[in-house]
Amino acid sequence: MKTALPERVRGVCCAVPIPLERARASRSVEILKALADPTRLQMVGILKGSEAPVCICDFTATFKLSQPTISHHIARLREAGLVDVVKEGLWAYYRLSGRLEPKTRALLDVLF
Amino acid sequence: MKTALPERVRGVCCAVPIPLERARASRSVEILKALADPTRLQMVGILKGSEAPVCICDFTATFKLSQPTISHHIARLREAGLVDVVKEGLWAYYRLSGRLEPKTRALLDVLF
DNA sequence: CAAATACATAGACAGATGTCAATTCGTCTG
DNA sequence: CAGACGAATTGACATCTGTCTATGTATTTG
Repeated sequence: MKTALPERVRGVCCAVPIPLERARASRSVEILKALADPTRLQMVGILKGSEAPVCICDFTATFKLSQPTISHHIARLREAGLVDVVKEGLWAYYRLSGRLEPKTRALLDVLF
Repeated sequence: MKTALPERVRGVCCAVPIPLERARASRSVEILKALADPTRLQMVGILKGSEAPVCICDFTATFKLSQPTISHHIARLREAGLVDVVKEGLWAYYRLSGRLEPKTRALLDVLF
């Protein structure tokens, strides 16, 4: 089928309305950036699929990465508001944040 | 309410199964990276909301960025397989790819 | 054909990102 | 308290990213 291309006049370009309000776009980008890494994406998937909070040390055992790198990735997820931490003695347990925006939950439902 | 934390034994950590197959995770990250920029996210939103293909020159008029930067962003979307280009004379028209995976469509439905 | 127009490419550069080794900080336990 | 252990922080480094200016490539039109 032929695509209907709009008529154009040389030298005349028109700004189009942007669909997302600035703050909303900003928040979306924050979340997308946090998820846009293989390790962090899998981490979030693990947390989404896990009833109980997951210990950081199990993440360290899961991925072929150094402990500081795991710690760094988890920190990024925390900064984006995607996960909560519960510290108990030596251990730090993480879980999906309980205050995820519905849109964010929907996003995770699509991804996993 | 009290969170039920798993029992732990010192020195014993367990790898957990990762939820996404490597190839699938890889593709998801590719898409997330492509969307994880305010300009590109708005571009995709515009294309999603537009019946007819959109001319690059209108994007150049829409965002406060140089023409090569717009070109660069659109190229990133193209490399991620999110958009198709139709060239007609001087102009280049872009639209959402016609072969988006259903999951990708669902992702965009959540975002916009 | 020459000038103008739309777009892409190349090169440069500052800042962000992913990774690691080394260190520090807290907490438990002998 | 001293050592061991889990986790976070720091500093370093290579790579990636977003942006720009300058240049190149097609295409249209006078």
